[in-house]
Amino acid sequence: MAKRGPYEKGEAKRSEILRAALEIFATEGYRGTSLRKVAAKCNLSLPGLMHYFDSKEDLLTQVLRMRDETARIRQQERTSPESYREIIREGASTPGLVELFVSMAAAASDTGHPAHAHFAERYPMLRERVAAYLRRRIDEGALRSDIEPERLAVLLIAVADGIQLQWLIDRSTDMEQPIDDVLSLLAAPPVED
Amino acid sequence: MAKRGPYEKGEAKRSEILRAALEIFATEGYRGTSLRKVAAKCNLSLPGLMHYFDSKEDLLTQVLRMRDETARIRQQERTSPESYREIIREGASTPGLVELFVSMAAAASDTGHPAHAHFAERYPMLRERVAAYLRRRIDEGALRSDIEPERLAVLLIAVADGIQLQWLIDRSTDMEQPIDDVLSLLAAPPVED
DNA sequence: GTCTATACGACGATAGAC
DNA sequence: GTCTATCGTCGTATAGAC
Repeated sequence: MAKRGPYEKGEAKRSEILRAALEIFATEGYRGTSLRKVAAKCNLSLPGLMHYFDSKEDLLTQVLRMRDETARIRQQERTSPESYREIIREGASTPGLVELFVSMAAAASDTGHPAHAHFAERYPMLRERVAAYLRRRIDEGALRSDIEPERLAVLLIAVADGIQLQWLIDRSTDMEQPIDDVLSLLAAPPVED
Repeated sequence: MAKRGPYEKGEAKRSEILRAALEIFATEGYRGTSLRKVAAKCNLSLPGLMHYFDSKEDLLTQVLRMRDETARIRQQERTSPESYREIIREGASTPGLVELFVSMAAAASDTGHPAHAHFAERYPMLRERVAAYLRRRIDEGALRSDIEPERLAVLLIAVADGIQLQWLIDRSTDMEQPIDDVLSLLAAPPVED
């Protein structure tokens, strides 16, 4: 079973390509990674590779999609209630992949870019997840509630994305501290009765 | 006066090129802006343009430098004490230029990239300026002081950079609200005497 | 120093044979 | 589904006119 017509082998090859591309990005960075290198790693010619994707941008978009998906699954398996760090920053701490994410986000500002739809869906979804977490903490009385969770979610995601830029330039930057700082600023003031 | 040898004309042409490049980025975006287009806009051949710059990356870096410089000067002229918005986000709200900034920051993660030095100097300088502002507000008793200004500066810059990513995808994103929110979170709690 | 002409290699993309 | 061959464009390098 699991052999439905022509999709069986093609899908396997497709994800092999995506995994190969991800590995090359992680190793050699975003710049200087050509499709020919990726193709070579899969024992394929460039057109052979392009048979599976519409364009380079399409391939990169699907690499990003795959990464997001695995990160999402991995954190669903997690049971720790204090995994907000994982919720917010996707666990991306490999320079080449952070570079990929940032570069793609910039390129996706164009509505016509294949990754635009991905980011356009991703951010509201992320926002909702973070807001849900915040709402939970507020209900527990752990966080102050004078700013709406949705607005705070935008803020927290901005912190998580933005600290990556600083980290790309200076790797000694602590990527968790700013997020912790925001959350400590959000901590409900002790009730003075 | 102001004619010291061969530099007179060359420097003029150099900044004409930078201004032309900036305008094309602003108009047509970061992607799809080739050096040949920039050269054509300056009535120059490509090699003629490259006489002034070591490489494309070098040119882009100087475009960024120029932008930062003019933004810095403009805000020094400003006297309003409440111009923290200008202090933090450099007034960049043109999609193509934000895209340029973000893409360059990503590329500059490589130590060998010409823009690396620029960002490596820029962030600590920015941090210092923001920290100075925060320290002033703390001394005035307007802000709480339980987190060091330098750490808060990292946080505020992250917010400013990060919100740009969300704005690139969704132009209706309010880029000032998250910064205002952080600052309101930082507001000194009213003294309950 | 300023600039043109020409050429090179690598890239992403496409056409068409097998 | 995968190839060879080819295309146009990119950034870059060099030679040489003025």
